[in-house]
Order: sequence, then C-alpha cells, then structure tokens
Amino acid sequence: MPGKKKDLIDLSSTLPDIWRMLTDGERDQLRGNARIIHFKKNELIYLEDETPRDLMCLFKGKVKIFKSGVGGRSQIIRIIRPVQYFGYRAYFAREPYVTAASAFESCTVCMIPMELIEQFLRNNGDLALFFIQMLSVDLGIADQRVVNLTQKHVRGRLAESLIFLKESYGLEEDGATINIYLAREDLANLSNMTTSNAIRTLSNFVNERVITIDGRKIKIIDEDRLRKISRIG
Amino acid sequence: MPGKKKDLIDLSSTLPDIWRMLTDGERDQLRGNARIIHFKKNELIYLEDETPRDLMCLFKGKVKIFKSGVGGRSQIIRIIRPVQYFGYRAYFAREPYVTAASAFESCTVCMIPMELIEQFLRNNGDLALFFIQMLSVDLGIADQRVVNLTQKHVRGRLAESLIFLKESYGLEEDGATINIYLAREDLANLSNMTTSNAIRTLSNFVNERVITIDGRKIKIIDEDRLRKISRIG
DNA sequence: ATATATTTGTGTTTTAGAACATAGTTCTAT
DNA sequence: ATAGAACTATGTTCTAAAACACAAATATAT
Repeated sequence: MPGKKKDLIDLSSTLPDIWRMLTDGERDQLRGNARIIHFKKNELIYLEDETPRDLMCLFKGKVKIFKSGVGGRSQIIRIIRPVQYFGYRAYFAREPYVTAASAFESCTVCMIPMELIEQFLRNNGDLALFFIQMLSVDLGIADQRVVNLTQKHVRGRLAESLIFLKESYGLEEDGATINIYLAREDLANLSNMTTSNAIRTLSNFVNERVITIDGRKIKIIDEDRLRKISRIG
Repeated sequence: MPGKKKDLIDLSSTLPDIWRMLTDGERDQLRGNARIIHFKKNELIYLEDETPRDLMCLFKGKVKIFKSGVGGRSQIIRIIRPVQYFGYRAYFAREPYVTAASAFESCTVCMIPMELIEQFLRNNGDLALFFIQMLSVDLGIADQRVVNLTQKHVRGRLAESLIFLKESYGLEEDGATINIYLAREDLANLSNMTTSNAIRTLSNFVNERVITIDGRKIKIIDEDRLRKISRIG
C-alpha cells in the first residue's frame, strides 16, 4: 500500500455523517484508529483481488473505481468526490475487491479499519442504516447504469458522462468549464467506448456547438441540448 | 396490487435467515404482519415508479426483476429463486422502485412491511449486517454485470446467461436440462440482445453441439465449452 | 533543451449486431 | 376444437461502432 504522510485533521468536521452517529467512546476509538493517507496523481489506492481492510473516506481530490474486463479493457464503474465513502462493499460482502481504485489527481484519504466500523454498526442502528442506504442508492445507480451503457448509443453515453461529471465535480469559476482534467481515454472508459470514438464524438459536439474544448478542459455551451442527446440515447 | 389467497405457513422454516435473528417478541410481530400472496404466471408483482412498502421473500416460483430502457426496451436486471429476498432496495434508498418485478411462473411470495423490518434492524446488528451483506453482494454482481454486458460479444453474453440460469435454477432429473421455461425474448432481455440474435446464437450453439433445444427446454451438452465461450467473451 | 513517449485527431476499412421481412410453429382463449 | 395471437426460425440488408493506420500535438523524462 503506497501513500505516507500523516496529518492532524479534525475528524468531527471531515467525517460529518459518521461522526454525528457515534458515542463519545466510539469517537475516541475512531480517532485512535483512523489514518490519513495521501496519494499522488494516478497512484493506485487499492487493487482488484486484494483483501479489503479499510473504510475509505475521500477528503480531497478525485478517485476512480474501475474494473478490467474482457481482454483487460478497463471500465470506470464509479467516481468518488469529497466527502464520499468507498472501499467498504467488498469487506461487507466478504469478498476480495472486484474493482480497483486510483487517484485522478492528488488525494487525501482517511482510512478506518472495517472491523471497527462493523463493530460500531452492530450496536448502532443509525450507522447501520447509513450504510444500508448508501449501498441501496449505489445499487440503484448500478442498475440504471447497466441499461444506459448497454442501450444508449455512443453520443448518448458520452453526453451522459459529461453531465455526470459536471454534477459530480461541478464547474469552474466561469460557470461552464467542467471541473475535472480527464484524458480522452478515461472519458472513453467511463462511457464504454473506444478512445477514438470519444475523441470523434467530442469533436462532433464541438461542431454542433454543444461544448467547446481546450485541450482537456471541456466547457458546456448548451446543457439543454446535451441533456437531450443523453435522454434520447 | 394483485394476488389474493392467504395461507397458513410456518414462517420459522420458510424465512430461515431472518427468523433465526429475531427475538420471540419480534417473531410474534412478524407473524402478525406477514402476508402470503400468490401470483400467476406473468403476473406483475410491482411496477417501476411505485412506492416500495414490503420486503418480499420468494417461497415458490421464479421472479424476474427488470427495467425498461431506451425506447421501452426491457432489460432483465436479476432473477430471484426460492428462498431469496427482494423489493427492499428502493425502500432503503428512499426512492420509488426503479425496476419492476414479474412472475416467470406461478409464485408464492411472503410480504413483510418494510417499516417493521427497519424497526427490527435498528436494534439488531445481525439483521442489519444480513441486509448490508445482501446489498454488498448484489452491488458486486451489478458491477461485474456492467462489464460483462458491455464488453462481451453476443455469444459470450448468451453463454453466460445459460450458465447463470443453470446455477440459479438448477437442472432437471436428467442432469442436463436447465430447470426454467423461458421465451427467447426473455433470454434476449437477460443477455442484452435482440430476440433474433438469441434465436440465431442458440441455433449456432446447437450446431456446435454445445446444447440441444426442444422448444423452450435447453439441455447443456458441453458445459466446459459453454464456460469457455462465456469466458473469452 | 531536446529526445522520447504519450495523447490527440482524422481518415479508411471492417464487422458485429440491429433492423427488417416473411414464414412456420406453438400457445391460449373462447 | 379452432381461430387468432404470440413465439420461433432464418435469410437479407443496413449501420453504428470497432479496428486500424498514420500524422500532429503535448507531455515527460533525461
């Protein structure tokens, strides 16, 4: 496991959801066991087939959860933004990781041993329901994603990804540029298409004046139209 | 909501997982609130956009969970066998159903109000972890499914579905015939392909002596080869 | 700073699988 | 028992997207 530096961070403000549900004793235990780890851009956070040990909470940065499929072709399964939890599903399922995680950009992650979390939630209905709700929401998204990725055409899938990125990471100060710096290849892996198709379709969107591109910076010009392209597939 | 007849059933033997984790008082409450409902072949159990109210446990029969996508094209998301729970995800996510469920064949379903289940698991760590684990396993399957459905070719997807059906519902007495009676259209909706392609590919498998077909009855002749087709995609 | 690798962009070719057409077959309902 | 509907089968055509090929532009390492 890479990453090194240890910081002093106020967990009560950075782990808002979980912190709120704990007793004072549990909070002490948490403080004693949580570790803050930094990851550099493109550094791997965990790998497929590894044994899950920690609940991870992304404090800063952007993370992709991905999976390698037929012939090693990579598919981005979901992306994480601050402050979201990840890395816990496989532990709860009593399985090794079936996905891998890596840092899109420099990241700060809080790691909490899953044994501790499991122990907490066994006696804390609110915390249990917090995880049940997160898993339930993610499962609904995954079900929707199966349909979108298999039934929509390239244009629809790319449009959907752009909207998804905008809603996940927001816009820069200009109110139009999507606040993430992604290679065409990542955009393709997110949208289940080849890199060529991502590039080509992006160019088409530019010609249609739906977006503009400046290197990797993508500016949304006509969001309504983009949403329409996504909707009709 | 259709279905009508009420039966006397021994819940302790039909709800083994949950029953085991409850106190005597909770068991009484469960007995007082559980309803047994029958569904005829092809009858709808719940619909997309409805409000989820009950945890459902399939006692007898086969159920498909499906979703309609672009242009109303249907995709089977998962299938349920006895004794499995379903219908609870949307309630926990505080959403309306994003899928629909219908009976592949005549079914017996036990319905338990979700409020009761939520109340139980707030004070019962084992029960909470039971749901957390089910959701976690299903989410892992969904993640895997995204990759399989998008990256494998028609042959690989159909081979995978046949193996999946065999593992879900088992074989008949001859030790080869898959124990489910499915229309080609359902097989197609399960494997993300058109009905024509399911028919054609099934014929190819017959010519290659991997399976034999007799109407809707599918017999697996060469499981190793079928698995290989599924694996290489 | 310069070389090397990686990413981006575009044109061309190939192909898997959808769409369509039509006919035979099997259910299902009255 | 029979008519109509739904399902199965197969051939043909069409098209979206993958695969391939190469050039230009950026990024990265020495």
